Amino acid sequence: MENRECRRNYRTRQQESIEKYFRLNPDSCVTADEIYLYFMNAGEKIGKATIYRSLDRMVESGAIKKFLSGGGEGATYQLIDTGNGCDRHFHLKCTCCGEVIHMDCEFMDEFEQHIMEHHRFRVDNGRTIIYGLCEECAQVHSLTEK
Amino acid sequence: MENRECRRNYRTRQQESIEKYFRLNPDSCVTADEIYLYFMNAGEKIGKATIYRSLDRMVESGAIKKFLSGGGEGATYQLIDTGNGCDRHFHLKCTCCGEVIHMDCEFMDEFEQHIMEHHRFRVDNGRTIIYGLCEECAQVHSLTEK
DNA sequence: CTAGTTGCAAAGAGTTTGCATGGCG
DNA sequence: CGCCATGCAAACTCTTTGCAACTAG
Repeated sequence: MENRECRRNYRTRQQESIEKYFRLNPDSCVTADEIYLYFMNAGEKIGKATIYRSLDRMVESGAIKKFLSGGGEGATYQLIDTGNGCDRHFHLKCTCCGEVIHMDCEFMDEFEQHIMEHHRFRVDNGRTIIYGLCEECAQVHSLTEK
Repeated sequence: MENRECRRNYRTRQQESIEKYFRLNPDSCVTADEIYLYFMNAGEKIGKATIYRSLDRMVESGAIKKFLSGGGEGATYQLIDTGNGCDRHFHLKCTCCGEVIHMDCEFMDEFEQHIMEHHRFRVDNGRTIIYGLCEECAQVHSLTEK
């Protein structure tokens, strides 16, 4: 955890803005592009390359988490809130409407425990997305089922 | 299971070659590019667009499964062996070495049940991939953990 | 002053699409 | 013959890289 690298990290306006964005939106899963547009709309332009590089730095430092957004559209980034974070719970994503349910539930500890013990596999909650249908879409589907 | 669509699917050389490839390599997880190169090296050229379109068709028909390859480099495709029920069980994919564990386990019924009851969400086992680290990679990681 | 950071544009990887041609049924 | 499949190249999306200019420390 100590700085084993001599590399100094400068505090720049852009870097701080991005960090601040995550602090203000602790639950949002965003793509690099969404961050780009967010600042663009806010009148603060930050180059895309800068955003990618800043996010990389933050991922490396462990401040945020990067994961594949299921559909394959682009990676999404999310704050790792060690208090009550998305690094611990699972995400259920409806393949129909796209809704994402954050599943903060004790049962998942049991789930991980089971997989660890019986399948010798350490689940990465932050990266895993469980696909399926939310209640509403499931109803519609069951009617129009082909 | 009957042909409910009027859409005729022609049997073409390319389509058959790709299907045959999966039958001969039931366990391999391959990218579209790897399939392309495979046939290229075998002296049978198949256009990349054709490969993507064929794979799409096979995914849609449920013959194969499409995975996002953890690292985000490119999707991989794998045969769904209906005998072993890959459509029913979960898949654990190691984001480090790429290994895929087929998790055929009663516990998962409980898992689905829980999610259905408590989170009102119908899990799609065939589409869901659980990412994490297999035992070996987890050990290596814990040693080099920064 | 020095080294990390930024922005732009160009390069890359992976995938999709338009369109004319080819081939199954 | 009609219609789906194929091939090629161009288009597209997301991400990375090269390089000169900039700036925090």
